[in-house]
Amino acid sequence: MTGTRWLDDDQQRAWRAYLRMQAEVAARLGRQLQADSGLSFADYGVLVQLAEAPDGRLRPFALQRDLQWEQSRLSHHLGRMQRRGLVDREECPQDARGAFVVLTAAGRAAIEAAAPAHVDTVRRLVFDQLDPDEVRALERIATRVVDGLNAERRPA
Amino acid sequence: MTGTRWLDDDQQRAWRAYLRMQAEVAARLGRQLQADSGLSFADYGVLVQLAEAPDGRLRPFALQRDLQWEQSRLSHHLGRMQRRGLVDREECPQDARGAFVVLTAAGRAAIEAAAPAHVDTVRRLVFDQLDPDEVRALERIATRVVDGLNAERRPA
DNA sequence: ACGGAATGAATGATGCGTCATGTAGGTTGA
DNA sequence: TCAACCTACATGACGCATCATTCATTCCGT
Repeated sequence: MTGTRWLDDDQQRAWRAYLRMQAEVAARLGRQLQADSGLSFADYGVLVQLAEAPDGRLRPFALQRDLQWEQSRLSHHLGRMQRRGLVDREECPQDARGAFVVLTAAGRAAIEAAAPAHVDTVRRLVFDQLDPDEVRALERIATRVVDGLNAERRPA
Repeated sequence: MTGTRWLDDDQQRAWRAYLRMQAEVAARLGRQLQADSGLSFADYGVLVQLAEAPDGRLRPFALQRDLQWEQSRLSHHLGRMQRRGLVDREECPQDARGAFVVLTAAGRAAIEAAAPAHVDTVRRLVFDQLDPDEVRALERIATRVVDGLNAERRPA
């Protein structure tokens, strides 16, 4: 190979703009959630999944699959959320290795209280800035990139 | 107000796809950098800025402006990078409160060694999946969102 | 039936990010 | 000129993310 293939100008600009958007949007959303509800963005993700699940109960490995988190991250995070009373752990009769994570009443109250302001922030920061074509383009771009990652992960 | 305005279906799908792309791309890039060069993505950003600066020297507040980091994050991070020998701190004669951060020889070597594989990973994960129109759309979307944030930060 | 491999999950160490706060030095205006 | 204020930067505490490791249980081939 005769040298590194760098990004061309369009790619360079797109990448820097993306990085800035990504960092700022994440920071804003995190701060808004923390300030208004005392939840982190990570907490929010966990609570959403549990709230959507029947009985607010999920096996950790299912949660892991949905969130695409590292197993140990999830385990640590659930531990902290449990200490704060947002979730609880139960034993799993079907598989003695396993466990259940269940949403507590406080956890459900927290997500229900947090959701409106959070959604509103997402819309204000992101979707109010984009026309419908751009929204579809964003989905298309993100889907393509994610599909590319998955193709790499498990080669044909 | 009569209730929360949720996201419509297009927005919902775009948002979930974006979140997944964001998380996965960041994770992959971080792991690649760490594995191949022992640098974090944050390290990489700092080193790029310093390498582009004359004499590899910058005032911390300038670095902060470029990276859009919190001041204390930068301070902590520079401390860790200094311990690892990637950067050094010098006093600033013009302003006794201030300081300079300077790229060490090891720091310059690290960024030069890391860049090719990193850029290659960015291209492989992102730009190889997108056609030129999508690249331009990504830049446009990101720019719009960032501009929206800035407009909020300092209202007219 | 049993030994090895795979699975579900927890833990300790360590680096990262934020908040609140501290401190020294500069700037401004009455 | 000097008090009030602002700016540049550092620090301690604490929650978060990752890696490596560990452990119990289940699965599976022989």
